[in-house]
Amino acid sequence: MSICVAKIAVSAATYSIDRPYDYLVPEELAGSVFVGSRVSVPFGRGNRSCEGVVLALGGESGMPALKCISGVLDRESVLDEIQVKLALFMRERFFCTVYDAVRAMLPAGLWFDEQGRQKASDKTIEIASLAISGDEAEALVEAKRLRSPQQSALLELLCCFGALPVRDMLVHTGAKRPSLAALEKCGAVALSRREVYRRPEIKSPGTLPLPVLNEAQERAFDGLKELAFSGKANAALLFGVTGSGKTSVYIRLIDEVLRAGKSAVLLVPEIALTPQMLATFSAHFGEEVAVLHSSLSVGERYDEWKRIRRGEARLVIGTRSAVFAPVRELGILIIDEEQEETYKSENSPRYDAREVSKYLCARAGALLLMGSATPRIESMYQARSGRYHYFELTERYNEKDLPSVTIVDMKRELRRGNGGDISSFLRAELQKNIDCGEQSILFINRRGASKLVSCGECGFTYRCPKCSVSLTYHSARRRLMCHYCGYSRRVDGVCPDCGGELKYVGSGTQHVEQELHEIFPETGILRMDTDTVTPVGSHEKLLDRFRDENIPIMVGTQMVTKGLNFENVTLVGVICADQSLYSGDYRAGERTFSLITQVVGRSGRGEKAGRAVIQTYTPDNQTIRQAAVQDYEDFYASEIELRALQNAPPIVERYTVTASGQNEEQVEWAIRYLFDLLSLSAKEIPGTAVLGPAPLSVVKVNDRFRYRVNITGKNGAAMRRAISAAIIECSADKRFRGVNVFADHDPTD
DNA sequence: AGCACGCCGACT
DNA sequence: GTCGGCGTGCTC
Repeated sequence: MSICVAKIAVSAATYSIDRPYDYLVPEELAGSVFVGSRVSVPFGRGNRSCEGVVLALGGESGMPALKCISGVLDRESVLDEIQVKLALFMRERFFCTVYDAVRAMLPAGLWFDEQGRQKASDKTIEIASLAISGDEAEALVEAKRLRSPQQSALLELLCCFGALPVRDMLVHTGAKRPSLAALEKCGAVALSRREVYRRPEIKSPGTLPLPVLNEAQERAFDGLKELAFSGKANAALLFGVTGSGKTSVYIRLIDEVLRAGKSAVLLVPEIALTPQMLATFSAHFGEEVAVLHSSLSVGERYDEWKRIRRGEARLVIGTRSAVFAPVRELGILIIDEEQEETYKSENSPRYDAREVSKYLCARAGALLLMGSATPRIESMYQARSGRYHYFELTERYNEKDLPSVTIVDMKRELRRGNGGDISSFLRAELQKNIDCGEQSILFINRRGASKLVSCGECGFTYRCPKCSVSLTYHSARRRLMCHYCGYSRRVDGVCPDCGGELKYVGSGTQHVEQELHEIFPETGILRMDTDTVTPVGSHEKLLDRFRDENIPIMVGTQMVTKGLNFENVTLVGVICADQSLYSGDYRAGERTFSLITQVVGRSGRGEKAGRAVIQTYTPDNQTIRQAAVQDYEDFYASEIELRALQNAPPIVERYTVTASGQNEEQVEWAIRYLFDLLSLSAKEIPGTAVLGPAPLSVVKVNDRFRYRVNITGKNGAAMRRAISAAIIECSADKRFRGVNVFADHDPTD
């Protein structure tokens, strides 16, 4: 047998030294090392043992002397060939190590603790089965009836079922363990263990027939189906106005793909907000559905991963990380609400599930389908330039009209002496709904809509000791909290500075709730914000209450905008539409348009027509006007012009390089150095600009100061090479010890 | 990052 | 002599 060389990505390598390392496969491991499986290898001068993943096998090595793989960690590979390539792609694209990418791809249960034990094990249950013939068993049931009734009962049960889980048998018969042991001892019963899956619960309304499509849906479905089965990789954008029935199209497409023996993945922004959707899919596809999201236990996640890998579940529904599900033969990957920012990871590896999806579909020859009522400008740009196929659903299902939208000028309201949050128009509309027993939802578009505590006399406010932000008060925990680092502390009785009285400045939602109580003292009001929904599951409970108790008004933040489908809601109000317009980054318009569209879409979902009221201090703002009449077309036209003017994506690509560290001066030096390095490289790449450096809007988090430069240009690959080189050079520089440097593709903040 | 190697000063 | 301080460079 010839000597075999393995190319391995090692866990101990940092970004600057991360490359495939060559190792010898020792003869005794020759049959048990596979591409995509994990091994342990010695690394570095001290031959520290670390984990590695095999990227390739066979071939030659240019190295004079190679070390040997010291052991295998998996019995079979845990990544398929496409995923191995994906890990390399992620290093290039997201500036992480290959092993960082691998870590993101595998479920936590597959990793090892300090003792080298795997964190989740295969769960098994004990099974008892009949070890003698049915006739013999029946005879034995009779023989034992008097002297050992428990044994007799157990045996009788097995006569009916052949084999059963031991636990169930004991519960059913009331028999105790020794009786079963006796049966085993006399050879009548055999005990064995069977693997079972820990599965998350899905509320399913039974089974459902395939949805019947209307003409527009049918057209989109036909076109998309053709793309899915063309044998080539394709990407498509499905623009579907709120309520146009995108989900029905998804279901029909998934059904086709599954029936062709392939797999499907459906990514959603957040599972907690889509229980209805989950129930629908489970009603259509039953056991084929696997669910992956962050609130599963380690064991559940691991078992869903196994079911997918074994081909037992072929439809994966999940959030961002579900894009790494080990599906066999991917046929279609759908990204629902593709504009949502949750598809981008905010910590390392800073991957974007949409980019990962694109790569996977291209490799697997699958169809990538992005669906949205308000697509990202980037996606529509790709569609317009012919790089994505394009389909649209422009009518609401059942030809229902969009809600009638009224824009209210809050400046005029102020001049007329109403300084509150509720305009007289909105007030009258709410009154109408209360009178006829219909429900209303009010949305507060306010950042930092949380409670602050400050001193009424000296103006003192509590600040986080580790971050440059104020602490916010959480009434559920009765403590002050920092959103960035999790620090919490109790509140003093009086101002710690001057002894003055402390004021609790209510959140935006509380304010509005208060005002509503004053206007409608008799009316039930439900408030939903981070302050009221801290415990897990309370979000759903509040929504159930809203529906079941027919509470007239619900007030809330972001979370009331997503996917709610209440038939009796006929009025929605946006308290102040302006807030999200001025966040300072180039996506503000897009976010506002999307937000207003989603809020408006919550109204009039049932039989009755819906209304929407948008309150604003800038009633002439173009984006607000476009959103009010749901004119995406017009919005896109003006926005793309603006992007060209600002030299912002999608006209150019944008990357950021961030330095962080405890010593602010040192971080400033490092970012300056990075700026110089990047500016120098940018000269070689036509059309590339380097901007900054500047502190992040929250400059200190967890005692680390953060500064950033922006790089924009058209040549993404060349820019990435320059960025990678700059990161490596800066982290090798002794002057910047303790400074962490990382790059990101077009981050949100 | 983490570890060995080496070159230098201080002390048994 | 030789112990240990940290600076330097490499990791298949």
